[in-house]
Amino acid sequence: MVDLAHAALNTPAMTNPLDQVFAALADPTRRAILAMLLEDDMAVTDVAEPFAMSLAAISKHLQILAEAGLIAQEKRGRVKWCKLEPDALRAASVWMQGFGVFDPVDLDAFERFLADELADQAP
Amino acid sequence: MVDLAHAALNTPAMTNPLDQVFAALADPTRRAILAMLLEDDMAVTDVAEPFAMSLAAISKHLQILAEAGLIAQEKRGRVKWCKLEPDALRAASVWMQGFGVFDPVDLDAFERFLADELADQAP
DNA sequence: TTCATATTCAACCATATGGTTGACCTTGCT
DNA sequence: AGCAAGGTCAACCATATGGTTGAATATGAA
Repeated sequence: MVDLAHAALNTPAMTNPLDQVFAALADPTRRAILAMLLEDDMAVTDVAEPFAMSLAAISKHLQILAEAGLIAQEKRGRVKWCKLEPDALRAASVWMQGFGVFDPVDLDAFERFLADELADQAP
Repeated sequence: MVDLAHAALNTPAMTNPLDQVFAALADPTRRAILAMLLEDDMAVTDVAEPFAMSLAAISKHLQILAEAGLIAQEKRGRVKWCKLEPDALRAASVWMQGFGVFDPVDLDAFERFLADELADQAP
């Protein structure tokens, strides 16, 4: 039987990508940003516009989203464009699908995810 | 057009349930606990057993999972039983579905795959 | 060159998070 | 009654998180 508890434990060296994805999604500002990017790619300043917080704060949120792989950022001229990167979301959704709450299922993504997660277990 | 940024903003009075669900899922210990509960309902002490941390710490994790609605706890005698409560997960999955990241795939194959993965390997 | 725009950096602050330990209640066993 | 087992509580600690402000770094425009 798979020892799921130990399988999901972290060593100091590695950080499970799911940690970052779910942590990124846990903030309502960041979820709102993702929803905005669903409609269109946007520059950092435009992303920040509807929020009642500083541009620097939004810039940090975008970095967190980027490190989680949820968005990609590309600098063109002095403008940095942000676009949705759904692959990271897919990994998270696949983890959830393990609990049988979904109708649609992506087996390929699940296999990739499982391979990754099993690969970097603690010795 | 719906103002998604403002729509997702929080007032002090309300806390979006998705905040709690995703925050709960962001911790690898808690994800491992959920995976364990997928196999069977468990008492708090038994949940704690495979982890290298105190019972009190696990007790806190379980409270967080319960407050997020991801598990239910029922006390019978002096034992508190924990069981998976997939509805909260479903809410999170619905949010994710909004991003259209789900490729429809063969559910039977997925279940066979999951069964194989869980079938072998002793701790 | 000079100025404005777009974005990040650095330092700082308050609060949240994840863990510890030891004391504390309940409940069951004998 | 008396003791052990199952869990939680409270106080505490270190670090992470989410925000601020002001200075710094490109890049584009005049």
